[in-house]
Amino acid sequence: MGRVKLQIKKIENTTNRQVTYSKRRNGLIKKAYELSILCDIDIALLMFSPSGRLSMFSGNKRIEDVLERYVNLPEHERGRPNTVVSQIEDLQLEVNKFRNKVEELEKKLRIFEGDSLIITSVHQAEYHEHVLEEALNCVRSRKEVLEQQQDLTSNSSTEQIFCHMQNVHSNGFLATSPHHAADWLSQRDTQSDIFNFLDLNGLLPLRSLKLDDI
Amino acid sequence: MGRVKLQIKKIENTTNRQVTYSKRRNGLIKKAYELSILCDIDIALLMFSPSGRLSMFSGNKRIEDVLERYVNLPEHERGRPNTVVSQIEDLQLEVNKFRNKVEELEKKLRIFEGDSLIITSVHQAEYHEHVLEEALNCVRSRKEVLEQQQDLTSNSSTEQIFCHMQNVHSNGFLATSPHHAADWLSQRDTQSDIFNFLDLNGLLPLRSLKLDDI
DNA sequence: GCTACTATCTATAAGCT
DNA sequence: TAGCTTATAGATAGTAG
Repeated sequence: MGRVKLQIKKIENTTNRQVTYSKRRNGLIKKAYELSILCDIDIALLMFSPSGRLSMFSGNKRIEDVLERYVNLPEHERGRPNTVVSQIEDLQLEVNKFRNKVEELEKKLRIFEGDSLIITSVHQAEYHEHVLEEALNCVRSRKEVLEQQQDLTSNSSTEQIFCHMQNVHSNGFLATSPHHAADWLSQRDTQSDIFNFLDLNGLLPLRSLKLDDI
Repeated sequence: MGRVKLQIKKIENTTNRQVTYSKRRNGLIKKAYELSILCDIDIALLMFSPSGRLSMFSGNKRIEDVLERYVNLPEHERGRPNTVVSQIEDLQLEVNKFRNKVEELEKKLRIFEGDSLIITSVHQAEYHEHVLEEALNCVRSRKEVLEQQQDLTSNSSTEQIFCHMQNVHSNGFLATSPHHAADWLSQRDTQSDIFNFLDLNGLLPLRSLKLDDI
């Protein structure tokens, strides 16, 4: 629709391409406008000019509303997977995962914080008793060490304490003695295996400490 | 461009509107196609027919890529806030919140599961000792009850146990005695207040049991 | 909802300012 | 770079199937 018939292929002359873009973009927007009024429809038109500038059109609705209507369409009506929606769904799944994790951890904590009613068998009770006794031993040993430190205020060396239940490392330990640290690491893996075994077989009422997180 | 000039206003005749939509939609898509080729640009066109069916066009890029290019534009270039992006950001924040919560709970659990090194003062140690002792008392009382139940296999009544640290209710209790349940609830609020007070003032080394969650 | 026809209206390519 | 002009290609309203 001009003086000559135009081949539909990329216009190589940059200036010409820009001019044609400008003219046809306006024509397209005009047609989109007419369609939206005549037929009373939702429409969204996005164009990026050869130089990257955005032009857009939407009818009575905001362009976001039209895009939202599009992304909320079931996949078979849209004809393609929706990356934005699936990203949101992935995040929602992650939120749910964490929500469950928090619930699980709070349930575990309840045992220690006084609610013994979730124990339903003597066997379970004995296990919890054992775990609590060990933890108590650790805390009492720790208290002794701290009391000694309090008394000997001039002593600046770092004290170490190992619990009966599991040898807990300190960062200080690792920092000052790489060699001992290696010993600890190999030992740690064995301990870790034991705990994982107990845990997987339901012998630990509470999931064993995740050593890797320390 | 037809036998008569058409007023640009909604076509009231439904059939006519549908027909016009169909024709003009094709025309619009053709023009969009030509523009995308001639000027080598990104373009996205979304239309919902009067009956709600989606038609769309995009050039060489997938329509999602064009929409993504749009939503990733800085707000001042887009001219409006981006609801999709902010929804994703909100979810990301929630994930982070939960991640922190999990970390916090795991840290608390560590105390009980043997790692006493996070205790740094005698005062703290005494508090943890006290909490563990109370929990141990609860578990031991619970064990006794369960042992009795094991012995009296013919006894079908539900046994109740209350810990020293906090009176924990059981679902059985609430189910069989609404009146006592009310007593418990009023008592529970007081307990809750005490624990919240202790917790807020740093007197509890571990966040008190969330009673509302029971 | 789609195709075909065709008179008529519209968009626009090229050229000019 | 942006508008204007104009000849012409293209789109489409009305109609029928």
